[in-house]
Amino acid sequence: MANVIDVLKERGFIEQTTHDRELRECLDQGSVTCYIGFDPTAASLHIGSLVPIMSLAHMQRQGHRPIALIGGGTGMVGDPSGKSEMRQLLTLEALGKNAEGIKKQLSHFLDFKDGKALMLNNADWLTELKYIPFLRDIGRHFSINRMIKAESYKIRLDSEEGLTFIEFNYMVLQAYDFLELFQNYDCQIQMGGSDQWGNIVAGVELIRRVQQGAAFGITFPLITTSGGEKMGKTAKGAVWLDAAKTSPYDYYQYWINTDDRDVARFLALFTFLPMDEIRQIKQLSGANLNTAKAILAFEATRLAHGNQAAVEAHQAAASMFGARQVPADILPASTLPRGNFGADDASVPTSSLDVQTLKAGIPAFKLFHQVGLANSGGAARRLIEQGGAYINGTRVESFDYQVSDTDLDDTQTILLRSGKKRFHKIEIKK
RNA sequence: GGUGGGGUUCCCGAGUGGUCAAAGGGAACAGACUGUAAAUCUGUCGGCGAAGCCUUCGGAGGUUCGAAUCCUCCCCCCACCA
Repeated sequence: MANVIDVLKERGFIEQTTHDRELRECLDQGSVTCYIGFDPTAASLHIGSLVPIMSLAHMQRQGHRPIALIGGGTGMVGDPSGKSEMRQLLTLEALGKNAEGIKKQLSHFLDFKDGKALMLNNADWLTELKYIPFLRDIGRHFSINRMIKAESYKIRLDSEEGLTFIEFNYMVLQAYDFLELFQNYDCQIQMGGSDQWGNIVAGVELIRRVQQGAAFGITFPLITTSGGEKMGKTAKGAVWLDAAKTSPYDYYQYWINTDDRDVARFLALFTFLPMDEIRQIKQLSGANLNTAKAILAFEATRLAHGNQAAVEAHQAAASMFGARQVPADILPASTLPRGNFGADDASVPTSSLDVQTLKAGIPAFKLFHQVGLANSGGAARRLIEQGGAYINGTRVESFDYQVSDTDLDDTQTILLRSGKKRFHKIEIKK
């Protein structure tokens, strides 16, 4: 079996590692346990966490044992790494609730059956710590002189806001986590974003000092889009993995709007499609490249939301934007339906209107505002005045056009569209 | 605790009595061009069924015909000193 380092490296997951050679040897010798920490700052993970999640999944596929560590304890402290301001501290209850949601999502990507992957919460040991013994046993291994030179503190040390003592402790706690996992779960590798390098190295060194043990660190590059944006950030906020916060339809749409330049890179990072197929798509251009995006969107949606939801999102897209055949020779390993399938718009955002209201007629701008395609009546007026509003595919000519039951199409729905990409379906409530 | 500097519309940031719904930039949205991409050009970008009205410049009061701009008190942030 290939060394997982090669797999990860080939797919673009690795920024740097500690002890390169030893690490490889360690992984060649059999199943190794590795961990990544997840901050329970929200009840859902978002696309920004996908790189860590996928890397754990790759670990598992290569026969290693991943641990997802929920930062229930460290979440009460707040990691200052690379952050320009102090994070809001969360209560214990909020953190517990968030951990629940995260657990659910991770299980889509990792198999937790039979201890093949573990989910732990560092609150279990961190909240039990006694201050003085901790300082004496752990704190003594940390040099302030070194810590203040760490990149992770640099921004804050140089900033106007400064660094508080509680945040300064974060690195020590994270290092302690690693030691704890090393001692109790035989965990030898910690992975994380490149901003975690300092924290990870601190853990590696602590283990070497306290236990004379072999521990390693791997960091991921910060993935940005070619447009220079962070992954998963849109004007409306983060793209969540929770279907209740970001619908599978919107999730699919996020991926299909990927920049041309990012398609191959993202296929490697965010799908499990074989690399030799992914390399092929670098040759593609124009409309064919666009179909590769459909596959990226489909595969990514399938991983996060399951096959059914992915098929629906794909069909809805076909129904809204026009069905396009995906040639069989593009990324053949993908299970995306390539033949003719009924265009089905089931997963398009929908709301309902009762018959009376519709019969009476409702001004177009009000309707667009109501369903959320415009943020205010004024915005809706502007949208229409600028020719960006459509009903059933026809441009709305005046903002006070009365929408009524005569606008129902043969499926008894009205399809509203704002600009090129935003759709909303109206159904009739009888 | 002392001294000084700040808090402006989604973000950055101008504005120091009327010409301010508030310059400029970014983001965002729409149009054209396209491939649900990028780039570019154009337009829009507080709310309200137009004119006009209403709400906004950390908070509360006050001066004034008129305040983001002046005064008072309060809250918050930052720097230096302690």
